[in-house]
Amino acid sequence: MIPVANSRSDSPMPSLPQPRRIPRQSRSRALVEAILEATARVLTERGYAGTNTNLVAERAGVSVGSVYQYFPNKDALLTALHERHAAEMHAAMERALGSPSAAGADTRDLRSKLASLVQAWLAAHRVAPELHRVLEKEFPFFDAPADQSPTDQGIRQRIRALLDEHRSEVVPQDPELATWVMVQTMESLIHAAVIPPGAPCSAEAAGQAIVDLLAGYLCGQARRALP
Amino acid sequence: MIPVANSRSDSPMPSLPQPRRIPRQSRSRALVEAILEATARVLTERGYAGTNTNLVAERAGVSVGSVYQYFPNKDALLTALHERHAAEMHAAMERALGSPSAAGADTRDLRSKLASLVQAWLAAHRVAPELHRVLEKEFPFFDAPADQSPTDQGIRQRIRALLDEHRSEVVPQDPELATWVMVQTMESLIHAAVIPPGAPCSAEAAGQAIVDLLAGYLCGQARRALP
Amino acid sequence: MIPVANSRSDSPMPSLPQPRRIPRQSRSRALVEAILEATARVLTERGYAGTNTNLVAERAGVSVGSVYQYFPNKDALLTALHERHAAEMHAAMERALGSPSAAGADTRDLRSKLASLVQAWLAAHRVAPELHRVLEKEFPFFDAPADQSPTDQGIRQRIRALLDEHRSEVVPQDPELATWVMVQTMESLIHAAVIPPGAPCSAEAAGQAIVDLLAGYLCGQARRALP
Amino acid sequence: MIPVANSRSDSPMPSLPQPRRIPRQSRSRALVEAILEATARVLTERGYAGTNTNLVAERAGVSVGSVYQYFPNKDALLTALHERHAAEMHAAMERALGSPSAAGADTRDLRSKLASLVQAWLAAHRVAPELHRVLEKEFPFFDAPADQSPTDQGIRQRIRALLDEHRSEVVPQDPELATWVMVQTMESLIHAAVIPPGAPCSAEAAGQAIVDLLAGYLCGQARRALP
DNA sequence: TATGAATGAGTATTCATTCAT
DNA sequence: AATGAATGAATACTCATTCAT
Repeated sequence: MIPVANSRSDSPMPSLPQPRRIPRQSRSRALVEAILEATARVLTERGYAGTNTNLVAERAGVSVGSVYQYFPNKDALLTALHERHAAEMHAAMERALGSPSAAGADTRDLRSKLASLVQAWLAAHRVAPELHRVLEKEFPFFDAPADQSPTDQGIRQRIRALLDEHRSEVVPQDPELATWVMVQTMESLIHAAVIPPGAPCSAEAAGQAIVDLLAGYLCGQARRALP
Repeated sequence: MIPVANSRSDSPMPSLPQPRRIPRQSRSRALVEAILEATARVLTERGYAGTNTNLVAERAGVSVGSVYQYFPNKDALLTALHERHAAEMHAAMERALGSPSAAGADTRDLRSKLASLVQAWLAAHRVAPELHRVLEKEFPFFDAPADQSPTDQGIRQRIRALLDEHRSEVVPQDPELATWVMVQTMESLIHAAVIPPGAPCSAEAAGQAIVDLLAGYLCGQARRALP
Repeated sequence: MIPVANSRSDSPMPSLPQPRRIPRQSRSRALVEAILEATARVLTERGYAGTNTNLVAERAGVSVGSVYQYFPNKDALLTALHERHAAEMHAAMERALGSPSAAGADTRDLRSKLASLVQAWLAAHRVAPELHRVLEKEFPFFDAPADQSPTDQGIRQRIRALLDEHRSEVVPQDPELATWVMVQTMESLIHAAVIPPGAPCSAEAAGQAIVDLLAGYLCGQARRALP
Repeated sequence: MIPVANSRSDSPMPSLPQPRRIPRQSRSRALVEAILEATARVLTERGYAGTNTNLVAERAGVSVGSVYQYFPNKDALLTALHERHAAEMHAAMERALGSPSAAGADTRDLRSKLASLVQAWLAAHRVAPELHRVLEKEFPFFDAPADQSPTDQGIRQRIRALLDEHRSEVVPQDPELATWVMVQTMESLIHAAVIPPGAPCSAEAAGQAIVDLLAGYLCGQARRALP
């Protein structure tokens, strides 16, 4: 699914400046980028049903053939877009929480970290809410929706790690279950908050509510005392 | 959207055999029923993309023309199915909570009612989880997704009424926001719990977690003391 | 093609008031009339492609079945409309020229009669030009377009008779050919004059030109001296 | 409407073999040609109602998709056919009358030129009278029938120019009106003469009659003295 | 590699016509 | 006679995908 730019990698001379490959590679990259960008635009403008590969190619300034050089089929475009979105979320999470390995580096309590994460994700979604709407709501399931993408898995694991770090603060016994609740809740409520018609309040208030909801469940601390 | 079988209904004498009208009416009804049933089956088996009106007609044992006699277009089939689902949920809610007007009739606390509701909805969804998956996840948005169907609105209002009834127990200040959080959370978590791969635990445990999550948020009571 | 109202005609008692039949017959007639009226309206509003029997029935306030009771198929509706139009033209012609049998009754010269005829037909066409446009321009040919309807034949014959009456004034030798020229010319130019965008002048001026054209051909008299 | 084969045409060196482009261009051209040819055949055989794009494609030995690559919709096929016909008539007219700019080149009188034109058009129509019948009689009007195609306009203008050239011979005062009469008359009578059942005489005689008709109107000269 | 012309299976929808009531 | 629900063949048009150049 994930396009592997047909690069004949592993050249015999790794130390040299790689005279040909870099240009080629970057050209491929630019192509893939242009195609995905066009896909996002078309998807945003016309929805899933209105999106077709020929149009995407045209918008990307490329021929259809080139699209198929990098993506095996239409759905791969969407998958890649989804993947890219997941990667952005992953990056935003890393920025908000720090890496799990750097233990002790972040001494805030769970609730504070939750707040950071919700904040970061809300911000990331506000960039192109319409695109996310299509991605999340109109994206037909595929044959194997069961196991999500590696990146989605990564997000799940990072959250699981977060809960583990704060084991002492977490009330629910089953960490798997708690992780599931947290992932599902964040995903759906953040989307619901950002996608029109959205929450009946400001994004900040909605974010606050999401934090309250999760903190209440995880820490048995329903609502932080107002400062 | 909802097909109104051209029936001259509601005769004043329910005890008599109603020679002509009932057959016709029931025939229309049966047709609509068969069509929706077939739609559900096809949708379940082949997903949104694989569903087409000709196949639905064939599966329903009617002609395409008949499908179009009762439904203006393909999406109307899905809308009707969605509506029917919403109606079932509404009914399940009424059964679980009683009517809001019968004040004082139900003296249980908010958390108990939440538990009943979650229980009822989980049960209702376990009947045809695959269908619900398609309905919720693959259903493309329409032109006016902003305000949901009247039935969806009814559900929202009933929940709002529930929170109002228990005003004294509810911690969050903004009732609109609280309603929004509750509706979104229930919808997404119940679906996530039922649709494969589902929650990493039994449906009961998942239900319990959902109740904990909401009760914690609403009542500031994270977790009921174990009995 | 022409609907023969299923009347069991020739009752044994022609002198009696015919208790049942008259109502029935007039009812049939009214029905046929309503259907044709509806056809004309629909045809005018939506053109040939947009006209369908179900819509015609609805507009006529009748069931489709009834339409098929009186007209064997869709094209029969158009044929009947065409026939009706031809009959109107025939009548207008009779009024303008008088009956051919009443020889000597009309002592005007050929040109004067031509002028009357053109005048009468132009007037008749100005009533519903849009309908005529559809009837003449959008009306697909049928299997047997070769020989026109009896009424069309009648018109041809009356014109032939007119030329015969004025044999002495008519220059062209071949009366068949002269008739053909006259019929074709009148038909096409009158339609062209009336149907938008029509002639680049008033209908009167166009009528005058048509008379000039025909009189010039038939009588060798290109243009009447201005009075 | 007219398909513009996406060709980068007109290389600067017409004498060279033009290795790549010509093949492509000519392939497109051949395709368009084949499609139009097939359309004409189908139209002739089955009439407008019986003509459908799939059949046209099949007859042309191409896929439906290719038809839609070059023609936006079904009606465009007919429009193109009509346009082609108009172009042929235009060319025939040029051949018969010479270019209007080459003043003095053609010293014949108006009647002679009329005769040439009628002759040329009759000949051009005798090639595929059935096709012309469909094209002229069954061709449904479109949204903008008001102003005809540029080619049709060209024909109108050339005739207007002809009348202007012979201003001194022309009797009718209003040149616009005279042009209108001439165009309408030629069009309808030539078609009527050629399309079965046609005129009640030879095409030559019919042509003669058309010339008489028009010359009588335009020149006040009803009939040329027999030689 | 890139191109984009060509393919053709697939699909929503229409509508003339029938026939049981 | 009248009804109008049911039929289903027919059809315009789309678009993912391929492959010769």
